[in-house]
Parts: sequence; C-alpha cells; structure tokens
Amino acid sequence: MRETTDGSRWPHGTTEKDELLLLELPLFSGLTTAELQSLLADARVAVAPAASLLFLQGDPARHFYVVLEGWVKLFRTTAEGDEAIIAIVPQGQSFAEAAVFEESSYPVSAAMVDDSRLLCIPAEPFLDKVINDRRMVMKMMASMSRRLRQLVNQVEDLTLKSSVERVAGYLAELCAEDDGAAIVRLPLDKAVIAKHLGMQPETLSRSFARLRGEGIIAEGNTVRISDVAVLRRLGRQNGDRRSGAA
Amino acid sequence: MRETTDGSRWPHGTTEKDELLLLELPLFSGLTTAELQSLLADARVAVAPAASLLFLQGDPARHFYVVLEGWVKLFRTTAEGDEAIIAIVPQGQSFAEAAVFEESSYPVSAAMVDDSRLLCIPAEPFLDKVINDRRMVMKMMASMSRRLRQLVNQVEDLTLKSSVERVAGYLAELCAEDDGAAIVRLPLDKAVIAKHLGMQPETLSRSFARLRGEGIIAEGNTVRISDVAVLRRLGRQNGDRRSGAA
DNA sequence: CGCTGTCCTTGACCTGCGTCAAGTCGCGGC
DNA sequence: GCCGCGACTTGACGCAGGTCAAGGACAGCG
Repeated sequence: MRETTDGSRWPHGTTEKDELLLLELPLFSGLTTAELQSLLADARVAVAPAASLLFLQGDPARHFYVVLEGWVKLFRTTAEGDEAIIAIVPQGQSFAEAAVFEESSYPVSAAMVDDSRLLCIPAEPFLDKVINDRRMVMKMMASMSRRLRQLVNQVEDLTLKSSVERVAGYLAELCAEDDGAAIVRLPLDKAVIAKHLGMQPETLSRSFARLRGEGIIAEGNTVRISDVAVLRRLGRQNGDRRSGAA
Repeated sequence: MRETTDGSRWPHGTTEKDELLLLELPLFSGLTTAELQSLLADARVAVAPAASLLFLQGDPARHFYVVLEGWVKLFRTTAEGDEAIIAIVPQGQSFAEAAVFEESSYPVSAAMVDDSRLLCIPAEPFLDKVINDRRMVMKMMASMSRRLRQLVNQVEDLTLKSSVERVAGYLAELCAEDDGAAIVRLPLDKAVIAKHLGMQPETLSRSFARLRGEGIIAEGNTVRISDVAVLRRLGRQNGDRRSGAA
C-alpha cells in the first residue's frame, strides 16, 4: 500500500506511525530499521472490528501480535459465560510471544475491545530468525519477565485488596503525576475495566461513588482527581510494597 | 562433605539423590553430568529451618534456587500482615530464575514452609555460562512460560471460582487418577493450603465440610475420595476448558 | 421530535466469605 | 498422668460484593 522512503520492505499496510511504534517496542528496540524489516518480512497487518475474536484458548499458537491501534483483551470464559480478563493490551505492546515461543497453544482467548489494527507475525519464520540472535532472545525473556510480574501483581490485588482499592490503584496507574490534581481519560468502557479488575460493572460504579468522597470525580469517561497522592494511598491501602519497578 | 564416585565436583553438601533430582529438573534435563557440574560450580547447598526467610520482595536477585528437600512459599504481605501466597514450590523445582535473569529484584518474598534444603545458585557466574548456550536459554524460557500459565490459571480461579471449587481443583491436582477412588495426602498444613488458594483457614475447613457430602472425606492430612471424577467435575464447575497441558 | 438501543448508575436483596470466639483433638514435655 | 500448645473445626455474625431490576443519560435514526 504505502512505499517507505528507502523504497523497501515494511509489512504491507503499515503506516509511518506504525513503523516508529515498532522500532520503539521493547521487543524490538535497539534494532536498526533494516534488521527489523527483515525480522518482520513475513508479518502482515490485520484490521479487526470491535468485539471480534482473534483466537481462542487452546488454539495452536501460530502467530504473535503487536497492537498497532486499539485495544485487545486476553481472557478466559466459563461455560456459563462469565469471563476473567487476564490482560488488556494497549497500542504499542505485543502479546502471545510466550505461547509462540513454546510452540504450544494459546493459554487464553483474545478479542478486540475497539476497532483495531494488529501486526500479525507468523511464529515459525520469526523464531527461526530470532533463535540465534542473543539480543532478541534476551528481549523475549525480558518481555516474559514483565508479564510474570504483572500477573503476580494481579494475583496479589485479587487476594488482598478490596474493589475500591483496586479501582484506586488502576486510576493511579493511569496518571503520570505523583501528586496534585489531575484529569484522566478512561481508555475503555467501564464494563471492560470492571472485568479487568475482577469485579462486576455495578461494583465498579459503586467504587467510583465511594471515591467521590475522596475528591475523585468520574463524569463519563473522564475522571477529575483533586489529589493523586490520595489515590495512591488508597491504592496501596493494603500496603503493598510495590516499587516503581516491581 | 560427600565424594562422588567419579571423584568430582558436585556442590558441597549434595547427596546422590539430589544429583539425580538435579539431572531431571526441567531446567537441566538433557545435560550430561559433567555439563551440569560445571554449570553448578559456584552453587552451594543451604539448609533452612521451617518458617525461615530466604529473601524479601525487593531484595536484589543475586541467586536462584532449587528445592532439594521441603517446600518453599513465594508470597507477598501487606502492612497489616495479610499474606498472598503466589506459589508453593515443591521439591525438585527451581524458582526465581526469571528475577535472576532480569538482573533486577525479587518480585515476591520467599520463606520455608518445612525444614528444607536448597541448592543456591549465584546469578552472575550462572548467567555468564548460560547466556551463550542456546539449549539453556530455551529451557529458561520454557520454565518462565510454565510459570506464566500457572499464574494465568491462578488469576482465573480467583476471579471465577468459589472457594469450594478451588479446593476441589486443588485436590484433583493432587491425585494422579482420573476417576475411581483415591487417597491423597495433603503435603502441607491446612493453613498454608488455604492461603495458597486465596482463602482463610476457616473457609478451607468449611469447604472440606461441604465436600463431605460428595464423598470426599478429610481426616487429618489424608483425604479419602470415593470418586475422583466427581472432584474433577466440581473443580471445573465454572467450566474452565483447561486441558491437561494448559 | 420521539423511538430504541447502549452504557451507566442506583436501589433492594441475598450470599459467600471474612472475622471473632469458643471449642476439640492430638502431641510433646515434665 | 496432667498441662499447655498448636492445628483444626464449628458457630454466630457482619459486610463486601454479586444479582436482579428499575431507571437515567445520551446517541443514532426514523
């Protein structure tokens, strides 16, 4: 579709913005344009409407993905239709690398939360190229480590924190500031956020209501916070020692 | 302490049983005795009494470990003293490889559940040796993948299953049989199992009480199960599609 | 303009699980 | 033997959060 200035080989359908995004992806950072292009030689861009399924838990892991635009949720569902959202992947992050590396099947299902564009990278040619490249292998391990820590946090939150505390923690993550006032835009529907935090939409609503007393006011999908420090205190309520890094 | 028959270099304090265990560890399987010995040149055996601390969340990750004997719990605690057990590591498994690889700090604390013996492997020399060895790097990634899946399961269980269902699932894991009668020995104190399943000891007790109606009878730390199939059905109650592999 | 649908909030109710407080049982020490 | 202690169970009670149902706000669309 688009021709790059150096007249070469980005996957069909990528925009200039995509290319910048890819070069800054933790998994790919430090690679030259040429290296990355060769790594992605077999990749292609997929456009997917909101709510469409990407893969199901148990499917053989033949691709991994980078979110170029939109949001993807990784989840499990019960026979009764309840769902546990394991992660919500934002623009500029990759997912399912671990499954691909394992050459096994996806441990979760994946669906679009928004209309999205994904870079879809076939497992085999990618692994063949990567497996002999120390830098790339290290990056894959780093990426898996990050996911591990995320999941550990999630387990801790689910076992030790109340719903209000989890909401506070989530909001705190969303704002860069450490204290003072702030305004945050919720990037997702409240129903999705609720499931992501392991609660029902009604409970999220009530949590927001209770936070109102603390100077945290949600109107639509913008949240005005009179003091971020208060938020962080609430989110740490059940004193996790989570540092910036952990 | 012990001299190996080939007159060589197992870490000080290992027994013959330990050596067999190490050679069969997923992380080390496929290595020759000589290769493994060189890999573990800097390792040493540590003996630790029940309840002793190994490291705290946030400590710099300078070692990783193999459980030679006993059980180790990985956990987080709140300021109020509540604890979330992230994992319980049995004999013959390694832990904290990911933290070591990252050259960062431990994301959880670790303590002995029983009197234990650990193989304690210093990060740096190990990484130096491993990092150029494709096989070893692959094994480390495989090991991290396994942990990832475990944690995903844990998140799912915590959000979707009731306490009785989690207990049933835990018991089901403990018995090898797929159906028919079975007798299981609980390897841990009930208080520890409870925390591991994200509940209070009282709730575990009551869960056992409710399972009694299903032909599952706990007396002390042995559990008699009249039909394992029943157990598995209960554990899957909220229909997770978890296959044997996932 | 009202119709309909989606998203969100609120209320009323119920229940699962945590909490607190007694027990009971078994075990080691003396 | 008796005592004390730690592990476990049981009961009573309260509350957080799930469930069900009824709206309100808002957008798209006739």
